[in-house]
Amino acid sequence: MEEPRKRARPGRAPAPAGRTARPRQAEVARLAGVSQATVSLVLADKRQGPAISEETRQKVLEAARSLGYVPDPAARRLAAARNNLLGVFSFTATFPTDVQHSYYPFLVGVEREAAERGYDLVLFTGSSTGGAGAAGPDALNRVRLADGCLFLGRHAPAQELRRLVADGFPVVHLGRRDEPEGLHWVGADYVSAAREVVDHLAALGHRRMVLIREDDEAPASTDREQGFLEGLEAAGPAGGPGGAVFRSADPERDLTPERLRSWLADGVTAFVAEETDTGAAWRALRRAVAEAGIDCPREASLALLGSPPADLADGPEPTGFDIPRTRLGAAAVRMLAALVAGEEATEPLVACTFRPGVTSGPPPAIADR
Amino acid sequence: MEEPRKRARPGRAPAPAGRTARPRQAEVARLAGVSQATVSLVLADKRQGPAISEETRQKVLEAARSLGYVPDPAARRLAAARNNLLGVFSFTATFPTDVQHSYYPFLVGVEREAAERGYDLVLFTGSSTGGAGAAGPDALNRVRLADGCLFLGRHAPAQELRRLVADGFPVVHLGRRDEPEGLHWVGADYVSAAREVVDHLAALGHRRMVLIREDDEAPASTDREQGFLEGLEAAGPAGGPGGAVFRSADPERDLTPERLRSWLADGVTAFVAEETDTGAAWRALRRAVAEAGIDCPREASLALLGSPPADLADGPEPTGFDIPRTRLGAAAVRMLAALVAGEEATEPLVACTFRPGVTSGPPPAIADR
DNA sequence: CACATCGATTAATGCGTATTAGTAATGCGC
DNA sequence: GCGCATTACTAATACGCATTAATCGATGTG
Repeated sequence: MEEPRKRARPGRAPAPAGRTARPRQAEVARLAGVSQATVSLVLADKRQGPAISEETRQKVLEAARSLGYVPDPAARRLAAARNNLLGVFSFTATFPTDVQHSYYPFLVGVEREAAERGYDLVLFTGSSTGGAGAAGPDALNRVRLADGCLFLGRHAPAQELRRLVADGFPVVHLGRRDEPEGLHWVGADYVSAAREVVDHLAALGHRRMVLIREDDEAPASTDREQGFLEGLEAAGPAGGPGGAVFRSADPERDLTPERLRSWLADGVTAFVAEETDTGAAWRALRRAVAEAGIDCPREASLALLGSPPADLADGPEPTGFDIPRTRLGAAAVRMLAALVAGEEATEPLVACTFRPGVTSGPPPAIADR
Repeated sequence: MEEPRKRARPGRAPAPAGRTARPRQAEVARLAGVSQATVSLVLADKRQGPAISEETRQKVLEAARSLGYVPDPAARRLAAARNNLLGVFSFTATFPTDVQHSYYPFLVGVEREAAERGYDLVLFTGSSTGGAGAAGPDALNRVRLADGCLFLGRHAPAQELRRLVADGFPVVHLGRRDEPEGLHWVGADYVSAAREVVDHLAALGHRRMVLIREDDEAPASTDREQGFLEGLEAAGPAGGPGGAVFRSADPERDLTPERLRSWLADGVTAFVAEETDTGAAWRALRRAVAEAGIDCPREASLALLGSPPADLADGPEPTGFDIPRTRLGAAAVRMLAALVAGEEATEPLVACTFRPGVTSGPPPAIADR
């Protein structure tokens, strides 16, 4: 039996040996007179695992310091089978030229929470117009380089998402979303927030109110309606049906001053608008109130289930709530971190912040008394 | 001679095997019926090196696609190749709560240019308040995971930067910086921009002007002064020294209305203020002009070498220039990409955008003529 | 027909670190 | 003085990918 001849070694070409390379654990080990494994153990500083004598520890630390050793993050992550990277994917540019439309408030929370947990962030842009990282159907696959990925915006294609989820890749969608079965998400608790607003109005004395909403089946809409109705019910009956929901595909056309007056005549004292992308409901409500010549906090109270659109931001601060975008970002990272760690998903709902505002007050019947 | 008994294998503990792990090249190889090496070759898609038959290539690509294979960045990097990842490091939060102080305008350009070139972005946050990714002296070192890294803000510690640069790691600093020898940077061309402003004033007929600046040795300040002086010289002599530089550690205190009047009496017709973090020079100038009762475009022209501070943004638009932050971000990525590719650094200076504004006009001597 | 050529593919590395089985040395109890 | 536990380390992996020498076939060549 012949010993197989030692083959020439393939593999890496020798390093150009030009610069002084960074020291490796092996060099630290040589200097300290121990093995590379020992160096690794000392520098890892774990509680568990083999014990290390104080003397050896000091020798190693001293050697590492004198050589200026710094661990190679790539090797470290390779060996640990983790990247400590969380992906952030937005189908549109993460940084659009127009700051208004950006995910900025979310990113504030995302960054903070990720840093807190020792994760770095990889930004993926689905909209990359071309370039090497082409936006083919496997664009979403690139995110697998992270340990898990956060999705912003409604535009992530369900098909690709489904695949990621099916493969057990940790995915969290920022914003409630039921589309791909089993997709994890975090979102604002619109039910509670809407209800809180109604509670506030009820506490002021309002008993009959109308919700103005667009014709939309998005959870963000139906949740608000549910909270509205719950709040009304809790306020208790006070002469007939407490409230109504006015639903229109085009509130700016359908919500006329006449209709408002008719509601007032029916004993309605407060109007609540949902917030949408366009802000149509609130804008329609404001305009109708103005055209009908209704004095806002005095003759009728108004509330907005969300924040006013940019063009109405300068007006009187509406009673309502703010969406806690920064906290949502943080919550999404928390959940994602949990999934990456193989734990259960954390609480998906984040509470909104109630905003008293100046568009609500006691109903006229009480105020005039 | 006894064959040494085969030892049990140490090394890694078996994976928890719960989720479907990310596919490796080995799995792609198995599915395609080839070796891992072949997969690597196909996916590398190099011109040189062993040839691969078209048939095999297709098999491999198909297998890779169907498994959703994505290379592990850490492994890639460790094997001395590249990642297609560019790092972005900011010592303070990249997304501060206060949008005003954010790097947003830069990031717009960074993201766009990176996407264009097929790079993804990794955000390294140096400011982790003390989480797992603690901000030890090696916090900066994490960036080595990427192929190169962009640094934002003046706070990156020179010591650590020096190390990266010395090790030949591609680094680009956004904003001119000479501190660690050999550091690459991109910055706005303040010399040309300042000169352009002076040229504009000179073209209107101004011959004597004063530059108001703070007592600062930063390149951003001295460059502006240089451009100012160059512009004056080019405008040619027109009765004695064309201009002066007024330098003060506290312009708001030292720039009095009396001094302004004295300059006017000396034939000075235009005042130029540098832009700084605080905006002190411009603010002082505006106030002194107002207090002296000088009619701005008529009796004296004003110019600002930069953009007005936020609190003066609503005032009349000053003649001057804008710092092209978005283009700076893009230029930084271009340079970084060049360095990563082993090429020479690209042009570090980016031209500013001249802003005509409404605070300058012909000098009174001409206007009254 | 033996042999050099060329093309396609694979085996066998290396990168730098983390992990763990194994080993040598020492202490302890009876 | 022998077994056994403990302590302090080290040897030998594995991680996933890129690289390159070697190999195996299929063609030409002399």
